[in-house]
Amino acid sequence: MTTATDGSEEAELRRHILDTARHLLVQEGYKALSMRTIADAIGYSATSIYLHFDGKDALLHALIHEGMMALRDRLRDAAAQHPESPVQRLHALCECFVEFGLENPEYYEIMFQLRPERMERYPPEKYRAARENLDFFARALDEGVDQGIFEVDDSRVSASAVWASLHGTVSLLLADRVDVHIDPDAFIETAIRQVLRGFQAPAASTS
Amino acid sequence: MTTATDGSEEAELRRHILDTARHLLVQEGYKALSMRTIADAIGYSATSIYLHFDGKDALLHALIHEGMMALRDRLRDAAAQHPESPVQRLHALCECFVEFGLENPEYYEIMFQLRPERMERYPPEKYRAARENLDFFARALDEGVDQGIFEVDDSRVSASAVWASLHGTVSLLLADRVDVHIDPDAFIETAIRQVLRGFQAPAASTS
Amino acid sequence: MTTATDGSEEAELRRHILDTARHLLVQEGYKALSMRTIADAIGYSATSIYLHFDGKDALLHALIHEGMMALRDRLRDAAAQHPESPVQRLHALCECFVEFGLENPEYYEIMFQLRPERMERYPPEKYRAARENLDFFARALDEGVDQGIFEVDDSRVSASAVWASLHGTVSLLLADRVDVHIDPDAFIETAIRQVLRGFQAPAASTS
Amino acid sequence: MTTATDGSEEAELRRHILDTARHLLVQEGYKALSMRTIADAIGYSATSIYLHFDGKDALLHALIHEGMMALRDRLRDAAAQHPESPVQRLHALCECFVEFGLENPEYYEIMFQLRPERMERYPPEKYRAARENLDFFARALDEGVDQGIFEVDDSRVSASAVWASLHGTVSLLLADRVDVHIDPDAFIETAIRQVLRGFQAPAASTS
DNA sequence: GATGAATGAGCGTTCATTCAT
DNA sequence: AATGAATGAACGCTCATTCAT
Repeated sequence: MTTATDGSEEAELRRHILDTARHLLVQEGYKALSMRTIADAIGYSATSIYLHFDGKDALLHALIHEGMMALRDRLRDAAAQHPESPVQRLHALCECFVEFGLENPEYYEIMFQLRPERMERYPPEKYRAARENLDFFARALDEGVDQGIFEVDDSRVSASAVWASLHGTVSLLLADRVDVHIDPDAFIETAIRQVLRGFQAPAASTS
Repeated sequence: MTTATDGSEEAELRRHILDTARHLLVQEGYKALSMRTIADAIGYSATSIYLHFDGKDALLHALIHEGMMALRDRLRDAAAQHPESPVQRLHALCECFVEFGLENPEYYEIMFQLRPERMERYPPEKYRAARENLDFFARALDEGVDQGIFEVDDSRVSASAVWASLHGTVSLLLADRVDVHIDPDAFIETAIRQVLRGFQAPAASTS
Repeated sequence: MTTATDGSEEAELRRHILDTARHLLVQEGYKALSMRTIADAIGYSATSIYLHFDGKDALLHALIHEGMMALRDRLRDAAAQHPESPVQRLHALCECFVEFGLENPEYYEIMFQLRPERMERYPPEKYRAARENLDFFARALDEGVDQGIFEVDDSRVSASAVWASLHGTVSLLLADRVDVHIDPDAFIETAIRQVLRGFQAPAASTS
Repeated sequence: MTTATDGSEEAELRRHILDTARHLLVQEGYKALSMRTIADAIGYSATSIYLHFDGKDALLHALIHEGMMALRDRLRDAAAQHPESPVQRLHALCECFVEFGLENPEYYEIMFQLRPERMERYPPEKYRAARENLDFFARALDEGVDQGIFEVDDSRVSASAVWASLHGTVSLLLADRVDVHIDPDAFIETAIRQVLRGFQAPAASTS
């Protein structure tokens, strides 16, 4: 209940709303996330939410932003643990991303799966956090290239491709779309391994 | 059991409904796909749909199933064009999947992105089509391994990983989550290339 | 209850809705006229109203249109009773208008007092009925001019001025804005008399 | 009783509220006049307004009262400029009234068009101002009768009729209910001219 | 004197679904 | 086989008002 570390009374309910919304989102699905359900869940009237957020969009934006920041913090930590080896760092970043997605499915859906039509007015400046997250991957690739370990055309494009692979991995797992006969951990490990191998500069030249 | 092949009049309207629903879905989007919309479009009353489908969910399931079959057909064609070279075949399969996703975004959404809670009663037997689709990739990998071109532990797990990469690629593109500065085609090409390179046996040369 | 003379079942509820809406309008005021209140009053669900009207605006438009037609019919009758004398006809038209307004305050408010901002999409073709109503007055004036009884510059402008006087008279009475010490009938009679005297060609020229 | 003339701080904010409310009313329209809007505009909390007014109704009553006083002042000025000629004075009064209405449309709405049920508790003593406004017209008529220029039965009834004509004129113009083909100025001029001609004693010459 | 927090009632509208016919 | 009539539940949101502080 008292998850908020910020002691100000005003911010407390705001936190409560955000936390509840996030939980409802993953437990009941996006369609079930209405101002009323949130209000009911926190035991306040629907009107009260409007004291803290301009509307449903603003609430979702706040959620997305929180998620982006949380992810950024974790990626930064992961990157910091392998300052020397781009390979190890990239590996850690991949694992970190997947872990984050699986541990925070509630964030994940609105962060990466919500169709833009439903969220048209997301303030572009907040996308900066998203871009920053991509940069962790791009930098690792760049350094790998510098050290002759990776072979990459455009590091930002390749970083996006890495991101796509990881996103697909998380996405399928969350949506329960992976064949039941496949062990999730093996699936994740394989996905990450292949991502890494996709960049390795071949020892032997191919042409 | 006799889902669609018998020529009875009953099946005819069922087809009509499905075709119309698919059209609406693709052209107007998932949100616009309501029973009333479909009914209006086919010129029948909304009630009539219930004579042929248990409800909206069942209709969606049927649509998903159709989509899976359509995708399967396309993948089969793509695979058939490269019976000898597993590498080229895998490449074609990847391109085929991405194309399918981008050409049928709304279709794609209900096939792979709809949260499971919205389709609780999706009959598991229908997942067979989905599994079959995965098999195209797995077989290509298996043959590549046989020919010493690919290096893979478990072909079904790896096929799932390939699928995850492709799904992530399509997903991010459809959700407009790829950085605007990145060219979509370069992004797709890079993603597919990395997938392929992820399997290459170190010593193998492709030409 | 069974005010409708049209026997079709479908039209019956439509009539019921219109009648109820009209009554609620005058008894509870425009602000109190919501889809829900109407629905409650007729004992149906709010949704049912949408089976007969596209929305609240369409409902109001129908009400306005009905009122315009009813007024037109009455004006036509009044005019027909004095085909020869423009003066008597004009007098009858004035009395008819005021009577209509006082007898149908429910129609009157939405017909003449609703601010356009609240009803932006009123189909212009329906204003034709309103214009036709004005024409009864304009024709009487024209004929009076022909017969040398009236002195008028532009008959349509003058007809509008007549209409304004009558509208003001009805309006103040309905809004209870006439001094309590003033007898309503005397007020009406005086208003109409002055309107008529305003057109009389002076027996002696004034310049 | 001590409504607005004492200089206490309490009265100052009351003034501020009224002025702001009037501004908002005139500029944004009646619908946009909410307690929150007013509060935001004055930089106080919405709650504060309740320290100075019993509620929104009371605030509206005060606004109406102010409007009546403002109109009275303008009518008084107009009357004062023609102390000798009742005809010219009546003419000036008419023009003044119409001008006031057209210049302050939203003001006009709450003063003369708000349905009584919305202002049940409007204190009757405040209607005095409204009655005073009528007296300007009645006095002009009385003097005209004394001078043999006007022919009038009951000057207060006739004044009410004049008022009705003017009110109708303003009303139709504000509600945009005058045929688009009719020039507003010609319409106003004609309306006023007819009002005046309605009183002229048959033999009287005006120049 | 002033406020922030909170609320209940209400708005127009959409939707999937049911049922008697 | 097909339908028109009807509905309950829900949606995001706004408003005037209250009350403890």
